[in-house]
Amino acid sequence: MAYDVYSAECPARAVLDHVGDKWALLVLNRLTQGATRFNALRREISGLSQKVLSQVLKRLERDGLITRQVFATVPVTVEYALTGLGECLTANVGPLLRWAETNMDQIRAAQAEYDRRLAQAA
Amino acid sequence: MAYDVYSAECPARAVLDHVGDKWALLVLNRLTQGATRFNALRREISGLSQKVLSQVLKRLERDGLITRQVFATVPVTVEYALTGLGECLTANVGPLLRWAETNMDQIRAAQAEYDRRLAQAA
DNA sequence: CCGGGCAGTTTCCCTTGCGTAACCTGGTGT
DNA sequence: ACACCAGGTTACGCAAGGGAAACTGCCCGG
Repeated sequence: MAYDVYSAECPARAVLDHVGDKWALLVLNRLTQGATRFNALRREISGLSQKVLSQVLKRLERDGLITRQVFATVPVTVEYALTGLGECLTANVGPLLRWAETNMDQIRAAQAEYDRRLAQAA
Repeated sequence: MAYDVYSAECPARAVLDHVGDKWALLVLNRLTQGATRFNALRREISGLSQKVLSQVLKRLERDGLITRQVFATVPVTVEYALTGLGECLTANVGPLLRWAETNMDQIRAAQAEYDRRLAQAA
């Protein structure tokens, strides 16, 4: 293995900074359902502001994970879609999100238990 | 599916906040190699400060993803290990890190290409 | 007695993330 | 002429993130 994520100098750390981004994960995952327009993404991912969305999209495009295609419709529409590289990444992201949805209850229970014990100790 | 990560109100978003954390991902992944002591983690994950490590560990413990076991040795040693829930999560995290290490080169190339075009346009 | 290792906690402080909201461009309906 | 759509960019400002480094407490070896 040429790279080692445990090393601070490893460029893979930079990738991790992008992947370890809540919004990026959600955007990427949403794009697995097909090419999507800017405002559609904004509407569907609740809590995501215009500014942050445009930043995230720019970063993902720069990383070669998504493509930005402009259509000369009226008004102009812009579609974002996964590249091959992006698809290959989302194959790994999807399970993570599904895990989060599936194991929510156990985590909330663990948190409640932890907080209870902490309160008791104090 | 009871939960929907696209909704801002979904508690799974909270989980995503933890999962979408560079340091947490690295710590979790390191623990798949077995129980590890505090300073061992700190040394092995370069760039990770004491403060951040202790914060991350506390959060992961609260989430029920890792256990903290104190041994009455001299000096006292503390071992962190994955719980069943944690193991099940890392099963999804590992591929992500491996993906980052594997596809680094393609991403760097994409970034260089993007920056080149940007410079040309300006 | 001093330094050093373990396992943290705390303080300081600077950078960044991100929500809010206004503004911009360009074309279209009314 | 005016407002409105899409798709952004920019300015503002707070609050959280996280690095550096000092401090605690305990015990060991030299």
